[in-house]
Amino acid sequence: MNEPKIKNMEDFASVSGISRPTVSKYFNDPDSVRKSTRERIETALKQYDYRPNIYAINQNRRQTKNIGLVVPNLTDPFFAGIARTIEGLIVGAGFNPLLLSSHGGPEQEIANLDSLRAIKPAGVLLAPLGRASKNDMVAEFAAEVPTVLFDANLDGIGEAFFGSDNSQSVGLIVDYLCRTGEPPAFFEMKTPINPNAYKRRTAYVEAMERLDHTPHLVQIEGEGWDFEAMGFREGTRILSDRSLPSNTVLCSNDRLAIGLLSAAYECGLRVGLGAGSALRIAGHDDHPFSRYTCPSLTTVSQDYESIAARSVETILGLIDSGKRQENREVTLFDGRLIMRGSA
Amino acid sequence: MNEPKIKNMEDFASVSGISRPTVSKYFNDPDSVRKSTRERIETALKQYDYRPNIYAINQNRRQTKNIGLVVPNLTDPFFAGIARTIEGLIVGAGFNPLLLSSHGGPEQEIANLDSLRAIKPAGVLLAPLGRASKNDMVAEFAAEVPTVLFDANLDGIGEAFFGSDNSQSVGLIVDYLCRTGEPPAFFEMKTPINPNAYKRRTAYVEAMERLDHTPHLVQIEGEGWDFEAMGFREGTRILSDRSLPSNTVLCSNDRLAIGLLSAAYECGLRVGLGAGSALRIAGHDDHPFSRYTCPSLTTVSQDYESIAARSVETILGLIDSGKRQENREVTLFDGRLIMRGSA
DNA sequence: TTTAAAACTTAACGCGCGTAAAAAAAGAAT
DNA sequence: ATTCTTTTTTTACGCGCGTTAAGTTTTAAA
Repeated sequence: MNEPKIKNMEDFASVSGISRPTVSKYFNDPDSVRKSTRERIETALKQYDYRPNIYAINQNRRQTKNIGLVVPNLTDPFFAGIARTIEGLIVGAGFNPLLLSSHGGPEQEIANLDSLRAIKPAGVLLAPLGRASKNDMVAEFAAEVPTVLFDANLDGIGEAFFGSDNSQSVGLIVDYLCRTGEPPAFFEMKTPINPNAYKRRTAYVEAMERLDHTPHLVQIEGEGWDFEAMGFREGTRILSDRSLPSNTVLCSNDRLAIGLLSAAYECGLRVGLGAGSALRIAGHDDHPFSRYTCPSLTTVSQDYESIAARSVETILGLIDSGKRQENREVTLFDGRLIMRGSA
Repeated sequence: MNEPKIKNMEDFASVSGISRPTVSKYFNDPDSVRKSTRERIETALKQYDYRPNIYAINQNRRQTKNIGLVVPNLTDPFFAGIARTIEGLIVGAGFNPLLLSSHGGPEQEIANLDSLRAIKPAGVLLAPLGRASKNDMVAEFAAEVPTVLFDANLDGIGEAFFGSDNSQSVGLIVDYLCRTGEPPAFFEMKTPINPNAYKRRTAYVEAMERLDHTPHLVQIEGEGWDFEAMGFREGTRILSDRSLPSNTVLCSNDRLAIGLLSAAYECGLRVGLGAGSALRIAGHDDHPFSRYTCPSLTTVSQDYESIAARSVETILGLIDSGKRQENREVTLFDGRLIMRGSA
């Protein structure tokens, strides 16, 4: 074929028989040109499969179509899952998601925000590390770029926050555990990374007191994101110590519970709510694997679909309006009790 | 302060007292300018924190500094882990990784390659879906952009492939299982997504025959990536059927094993290599969670650090030389036996 | 000190596209 | 057919930087 090589919009415009400014208009919004024009362009498009140079576009547009998506740790399937959901919503809205993981480290989180600055995103969805975040640097970023937080809240940073109502969800499972057996002790990290962990601790204490039970916090040592390892190590210690104040343990999150479950197994303790069981263990988050632990893990699921949907809606609204939120919105979604074998 | 606002390299060049072409040279390679010049630029850099517009850079450079990284499924912690390792190596080499997940679907895989085309990456690292991949479209992409495959091989596509030697790794664990108890049956999907699964099946049969045992394939129905669910569902069926040809089961991958382990637990079967156990279960991959199953899972770990390192090395070499590989390299790395409680 | 090499400055072009203004053409309404 | 409105064309500039060529200065070597 003697089809000319299409190197740029100029070339494409000439083979399509439409002027370049109109072609440009088409690519920015196909509906902004007359139907007959649109059809001629699309016919040419099939024949030559030209696509505009994204770098030239972004250099000249006031706003890019990029939306940054930063999660604390992609190796945690919980975040991988929510990231996937959010990505889908962003693509559906005609934007381009850029997924970055902070790998559990505040330096990486800042580095991620820095890379995002370089691509001049129209908006950013950020699930911050929490306590470990360098909050002032995050705040600085959020002042430059429209930013919506999800999963973990940082006071006053970003245009909005969407997350789970830990008070409700923890209250729910504490209530359930108390109704079905001994009141639970609370198994958690002494110095958690995540602000949600603190909220859950408080929620546990309040729920126990509301039910006239004495709260028992089992606080374990350990840093970082290797929750299963910490749950296992400290769980083994505590179980062999027989220092647990209750035969029921509510873990601050499922990953700690998975570690504890493993520890209990190795200690020869039968876990479950049945008669022959020595221990009940519950978690929080409905981690993708909690369905397949032995026994399967009773837990609370977060409404991450709503969190994802509202976060995306909000950032799209901000981008669309070009304004900043007049007052910061904080919306918390309820958790759902997932009753399984472990408690 | 009456510091002028720096909008572009021109402005920055003037405040730093260096000409723009030299500043440009500096940003492309700080070592390409004289030390005194470098210092003057870096001094100005601290004061004004200017950064070159990445879109303008990429529009004009012959090659971008982007390297695409496509994995089949980020919700699988195995791939999340290897992606993280690869990302680190890419950043370390001064390139910019772009992580995309195909979410288990061939359409998404093609869509990912299409998005990558738009950003004109210098090279791409691709862990293809395998059987489900639209191979001709992947091949077409690899012909346009230097591409290295890892994890799963597609014959003849890409400049090189790095993965595991399934024959070695499966041979290893079959040998171990035969030495320590009954020869294993092989638990797998009837029509696996991944080419590795076929290699493992063959490797199992060969290893069994080498040891003068009759191979038994237990092939389960099921589509998609929800391996745990399939392992659990079909495992439950098979265990209650008592149709297993051996008390030892080698699973094609850890995620199937996790499902099967869960099924065995719910059937009240004790899993392990000790006396009181009814069943031995082993896996393959050393999935991050296999350490915490109950009992912990005996498996084979893939040398994913070597796979990551060699893949990155190779793509960087290709980018650096600007050439294509004269003959396609295929390198397989050995697995390591991980003896745990389940077998 | 001379000399050559290395690094720099100046000037200018091009990359591919967004976008604006004025003129022309096409379509719709009378 | 005329008029008005909408859309397209023509022309032109600008975005921020890579890059080249020619001339100038600095540095290192002889």
